[in-house]
Amino acid sequence: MAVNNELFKGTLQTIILNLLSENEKMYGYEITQKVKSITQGELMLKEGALYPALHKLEAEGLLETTTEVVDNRVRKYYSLSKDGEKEVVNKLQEAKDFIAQLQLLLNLKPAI
Amino acid sequence: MAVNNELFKGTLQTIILNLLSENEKMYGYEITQKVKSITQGELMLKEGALYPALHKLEAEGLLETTTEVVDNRVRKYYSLSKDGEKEVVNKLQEAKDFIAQLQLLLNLKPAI
DNA sequence: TTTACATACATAGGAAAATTATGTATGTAA
DNA sequence: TTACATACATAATTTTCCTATGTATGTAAA
Repeated sequence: MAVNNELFKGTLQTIILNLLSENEKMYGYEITQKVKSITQGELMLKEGALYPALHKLEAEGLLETTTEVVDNRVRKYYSLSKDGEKEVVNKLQEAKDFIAQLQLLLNLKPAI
Repeated sequence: MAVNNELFKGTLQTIILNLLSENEKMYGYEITQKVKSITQGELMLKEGALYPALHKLEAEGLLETTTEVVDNRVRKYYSLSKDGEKEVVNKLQEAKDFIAQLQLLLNLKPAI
């Protein structure tokens, strides 16, 4: 019963930034599990998509990292930088506009 | 004030099919103008995206075409095939699910 | 004990979709 | 005659994501 992942193209950065705006710090695997639980298993965030996206956001200065070792396993924690905190506001507004426009285009405006 | 087109990736087929489910028949340029007017100029559908998408949907048997000459210009009208009529229902449901999941992931659930 | 699965990171190769740029052609308004 | 609108189309490139693969540890089941 998974959703059509095709439609989520372009939304990954916004999803990551928003999760980090709510959670102080998160590591990659944790993000995949969070997305899975929020969508009740419908959206499976793939590692091949997540890690490159995290690296890109870090390279752009939107994310900062710290590394911890837990149970002999390395965890790389990501958190929003100052710039990241600003950008997440923009991204969320863009997402709101996008949803509104898409609902207009598809006649999906929820009944008042 | 255009929206971030990045987010619309993956939604083009659904938008086209839905417009054709509401309009009997439309030609390419008309679709670009319709999208522009519905979104009040925020989403500009590019020809380089639209025409390949139309050709693909036709190749998949979801669209049928007829050609007319108006004012010495050729117009290629597209309309939904039987399969297209079925597929638009699926695509719209997928879009609804997508929006619901995205709102969940971004905490954008409209207040009740 | 060894197999499978979960945790945790990462990257290479390829596919799909869109953008940019370009091309053809006609009609109209400045 | 220049610019813009109408109307189609495609080639080259970019972006984004998925699939597949790789490394490594811990735990539960068979």
